[in-house]
Amino acid sequence: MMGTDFLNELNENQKSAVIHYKGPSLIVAGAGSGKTRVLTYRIAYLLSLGIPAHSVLALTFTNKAANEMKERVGQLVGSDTAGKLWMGTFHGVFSQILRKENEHTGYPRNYTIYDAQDSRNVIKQIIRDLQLDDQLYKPNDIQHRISQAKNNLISAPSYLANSQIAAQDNVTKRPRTGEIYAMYSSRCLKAGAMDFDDLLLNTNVLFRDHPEILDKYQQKFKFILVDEYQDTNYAQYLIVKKLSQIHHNVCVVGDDAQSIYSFRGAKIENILNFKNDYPDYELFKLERNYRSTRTIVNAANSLIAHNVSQIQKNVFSENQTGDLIRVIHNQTDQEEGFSVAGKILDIKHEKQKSFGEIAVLYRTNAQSRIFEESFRKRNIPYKIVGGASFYQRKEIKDMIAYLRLVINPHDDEAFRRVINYPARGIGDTTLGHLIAAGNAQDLSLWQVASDIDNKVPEMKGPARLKVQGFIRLISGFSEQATSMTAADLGHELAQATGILADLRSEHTPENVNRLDNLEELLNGMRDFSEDKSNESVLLSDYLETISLLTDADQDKGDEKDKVRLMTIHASKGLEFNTVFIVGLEEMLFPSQMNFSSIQELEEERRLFYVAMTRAMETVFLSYAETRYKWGTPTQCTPSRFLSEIDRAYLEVPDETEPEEKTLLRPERNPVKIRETGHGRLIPMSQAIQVNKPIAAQTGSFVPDSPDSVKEGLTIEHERFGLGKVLHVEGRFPDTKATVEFEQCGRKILLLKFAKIRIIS
DNA sequence: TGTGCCGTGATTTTT
DNA sequence: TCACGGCACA
Repeated sequence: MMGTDFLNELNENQKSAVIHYKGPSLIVAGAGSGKTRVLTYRIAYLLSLGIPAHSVLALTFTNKAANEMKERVGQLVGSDTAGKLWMGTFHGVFSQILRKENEHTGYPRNYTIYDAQDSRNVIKQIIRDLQLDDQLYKPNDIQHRISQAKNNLISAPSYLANSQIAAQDNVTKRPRTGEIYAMYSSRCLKAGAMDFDDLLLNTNVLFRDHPEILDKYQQKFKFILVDEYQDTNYAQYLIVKKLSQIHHNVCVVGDDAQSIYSFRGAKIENILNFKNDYPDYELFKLERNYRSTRTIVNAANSLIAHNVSQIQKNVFSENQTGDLIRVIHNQTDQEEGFSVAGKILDIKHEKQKSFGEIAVLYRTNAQSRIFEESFRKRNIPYKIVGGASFYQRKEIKDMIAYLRLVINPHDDEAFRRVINYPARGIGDTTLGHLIAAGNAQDLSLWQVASDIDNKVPEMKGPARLKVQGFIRLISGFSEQATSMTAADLGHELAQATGILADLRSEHTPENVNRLDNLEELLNGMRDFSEDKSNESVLLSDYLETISLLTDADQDKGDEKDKVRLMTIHASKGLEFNTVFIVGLEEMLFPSQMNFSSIQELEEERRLFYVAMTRAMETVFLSYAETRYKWGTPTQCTPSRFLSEIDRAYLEVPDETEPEEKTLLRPERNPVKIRETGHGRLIPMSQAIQVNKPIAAQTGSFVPDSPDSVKEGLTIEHERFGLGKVLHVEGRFPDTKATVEFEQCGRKILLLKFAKIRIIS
């Protein structure tokens, strides 16, 4: 048995969270409190007790987190042992199980995983096929609705059978959503494809319908650990609950204050209600923050205190007090770009910080541009983290579509993508014939294309020959898929399909870049095939790993010393010496989309909390008075979050004009029209568009006036659907209504923002 | 089969 | 403003 000396590296709370390994435990871990450390040590501790690695299941949300943990456990117990752990993302682990148990799922072992774009394409096509108006049936909305249904384990048949859901879809004027859902599911099944949500949904279906298989995994996983538990959705929650039913050794780690993914179906209630599911649970709180200065921790605490629903905890720091948080006031968004650039150069010189220790965090991706421009002008090296990832690029997606088709020829999305790329004379007409035949006969495109004589008799001559040539090309590779390594196959495929020739045919800078990317992909396949730790180096295994990868582009060496630009969402789990949080204006942060209910505002506030707690030493908060939105300069009010931070931790600019003394008590009403002039930098000639009340901005939805909302009425909310008003309180303009929505449950709405129509 | 123009719409997005 | 998708035309 290995030693447990490593326990000495933990504080008392961390240690007890590690060594109480039996039974259910909830570890509430504040920001920067050593959460990953506790998880890894707990796993190492389990192993030191002689518990076999293959009976430990550790689930994370990102590949990055999983890899990091794997590595750190490996350092403690050796990488051989660590390699035997079941450690990965929810999607990764259960996609493997679905492959292994494919006989019971109805899907092929080599099923494809559709990414978000694939599934949106399928939905678009269905909407077209049903001849529905895509203004009403917006593919994005439908996709989101289907996704939410799946996250809540509502399959297409139960969706169609549910009268409440039908009522909601009637309210939104989209009564055929269920039909689209059903067609979407059957098309995915026909193509042998699952989307991300299916991986979790089908795991639940598998466990529900096959108790013997559930039992097998219940027995197998004697210890289950879940990271970022506050971000689990219902489907994930239920998987964990079921799997832990026999041994009850489930340990979840999370921080309710950092739950920022409810728009993706995450249920903060999962962590808040842990005690209901596991009454005999032990609670551990990690409250000491090792990352940030006292000022930062206290300021963040004072902010998050404005949230009502949270687990009581006292996060504290024993680091230095540190500098006050500085607020930067700008006239315009352009000026914001310049002041941040200037401050970065100051910090670099005065505090001897490198660029790589500095991050700029914003609410929306669109904000990055202004910083890119100002950084370029001042020669500040920067790197945008997130955004369009490597695997989203056209040339990469094309290549991967070929790989997918070789492994699973029924993958219709891949088929459509590459049948005429590079151009081989198979145009829309030909493809249209294939699609029509496939839909009519309920066959995949591959099935009809490989038997044109019988399945598409109307297709003749050259088109027929071209399609047959394509089929031969792919099936030739399919036959070799189990005998060649992924790398060899990839290289030959890139040649034989003509992708390489196409990219080399024209020496535009764009093509050169694409060729580089393709080469990088092929190199990646080479690395994969030569990686000794892989059990198998076949193409199917390669695809499995990359289809669940997003931003695997880990920092390369030459990118170390660059300022990081990213959304706050992307910054979760990271830390930087100095953090700039920018665009702190009402309607931007908090986002105008999340204005109408207290719950949504609380999530925005948690987002701000996450942003602040990324910083070790220094935080800057910045906002602008006017900002270009959709091409027009828009008047902005400072974010309410600025005024929610305890003033004692803030340093506010003193060059303010009298009017700005009100900064920390901002006018809450964004409708306020500010007088221009006063010698401001904003030219009078520029038409300043003042934020209009939201009601006036929305198209078809005509809301009623908020003061007519009364208890007992049935109302319709633009996004939440139908609901009953339970309670109204407060005086205008802060009137709040508690509403029980049929779909979304109880919400507290701020009537001045909510888009509501009275039904009865 | 490829190009160019017009209209639209525009958060966040671990997988 | 800008980026993307759909459609019309050559």
